[in-house]
Amino acid sequence: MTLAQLETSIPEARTLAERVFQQLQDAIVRGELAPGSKITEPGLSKEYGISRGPLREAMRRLEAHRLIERVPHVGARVVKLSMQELLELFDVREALESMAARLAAEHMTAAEIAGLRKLLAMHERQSDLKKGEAYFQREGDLDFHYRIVQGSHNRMLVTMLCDDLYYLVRLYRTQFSATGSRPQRAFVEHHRIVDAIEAGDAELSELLMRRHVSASRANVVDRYAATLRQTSKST
Amino acid sequence: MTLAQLETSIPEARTLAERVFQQLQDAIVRGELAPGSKITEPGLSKEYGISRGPLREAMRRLEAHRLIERVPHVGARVVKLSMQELLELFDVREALESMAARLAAEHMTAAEIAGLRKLLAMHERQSDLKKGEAYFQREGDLDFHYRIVQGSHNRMLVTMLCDDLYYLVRLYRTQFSATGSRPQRAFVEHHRIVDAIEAGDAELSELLMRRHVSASRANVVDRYAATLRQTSKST
DNA sequence: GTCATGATGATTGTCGACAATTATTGGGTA
DNA sequence: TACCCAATAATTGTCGACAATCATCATGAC
Repeated sequence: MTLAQLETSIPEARTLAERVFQQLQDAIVRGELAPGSKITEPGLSKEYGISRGPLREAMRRLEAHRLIERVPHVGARVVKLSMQELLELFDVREALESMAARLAAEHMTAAEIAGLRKLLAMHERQSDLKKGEAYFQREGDLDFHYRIVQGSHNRMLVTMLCDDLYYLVRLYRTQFSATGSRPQRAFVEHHRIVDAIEAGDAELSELLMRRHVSASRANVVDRYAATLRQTSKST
Repeated sequence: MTLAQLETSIPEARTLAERVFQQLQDAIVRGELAPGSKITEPGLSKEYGISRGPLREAMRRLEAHRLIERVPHVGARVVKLSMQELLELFDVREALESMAARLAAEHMTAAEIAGLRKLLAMHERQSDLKKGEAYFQREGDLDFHYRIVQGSHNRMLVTMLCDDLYYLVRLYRTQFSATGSRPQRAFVEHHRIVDAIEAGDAELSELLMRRHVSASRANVVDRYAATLRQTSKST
């Protein structure tokens, strides 16, 4: 089951507020609602054809997921991630995902591990077919992490990472138009992590995942520094 | 500044929804609203003298903080922590707080460290005065952890731990009527952690905090096992 | 020319009422 | 007696309107 299937298979769209919440979440993550842009209740209310009641509840949920920022009596804006906040996000991911990998090594079932292997194989086929095609690799990368977290069998961890943080991760990718690089090395690291999980080596799984996220963070820092050098040259 | 002062110094009670949210949060954490009990909108609406609109938004926030559980078209209940969920909470805390300790060792200011030392001294004085007095020790313990997290200077981490998880921790303490034991050892561990932070030793700080949370978890498991043995004997 | 001040417009916060869905209760049947 | 089904009651979801608050802009004083 892919990431998209996982999401659509949870159709908590039993109410208007839920539906518009998902629509808004999607619109923000895809960048259709510009980061930092102001969201007005009458505007969205008219656009989505619903009353302000359910809309406000949807916005409360978006606020809880850190996708919008609200100020009482003033209004709401789409979050605009700064580089500092992005690095903070990486620190949190490093802590939570390394714990997830450790727990996955202890609790993941044989079937789950087999599915993970199949996923990696699929990613590599895709990678061979279209080199440099970023989208599938990025979603695939998130898919991989998604499954490790689910493999932890820790519902609180799953909620925090899959329901909250991963939307922020995808949002960052659109806001910084990150061209998910270093794919080959990431693939190797993914394999090593699955190896450790399959061996039931909790400590190694944790260490490798920690390094994996940390390397990804370092990669982002490097690219950002390069961007800064370039812009300072051109001015 | 103590924990209580920290909380009251953030009077985000600019709106009715905010106010009733804080009141409900407090009522749940204190155990005034029985865990697992059903919350009905008309009931609370009448009790707090407000309309259902703001009340629903407050409930949305409570849901986001995992203090109540909602089912569409059915209703909401106060969360009832199971032992499994409590252990899951400890795993998450171990991951996040060890990361917080590491970052605190890197970013905490001299003034913050001095304040931490003063806090520890105060706790020990209180501990000498009234042995076994659980309340202050428990709130004091949370105070300590609170400051370490703030010392990380990672706003995302601060929000996750202080705004979300710590309310769950306090809720667990009321629901399980945990008599915060092992105070002496905890005090020693607190001192060792501050030592490591003051020395700027990030790795050691992380390791000690990890052990500290892990020991606390083990303590809970032991007490729970003891309770199980006792109940199985009496039946 | 700049800053303070008050009126205007728009947006957010709050409320009560109606519609949709679910839980409950009572009666009827096997 | 146990079970199923329909009618009723209660609760949740949604809506439109009014009040409170804030941003904007024009006016006037220094």
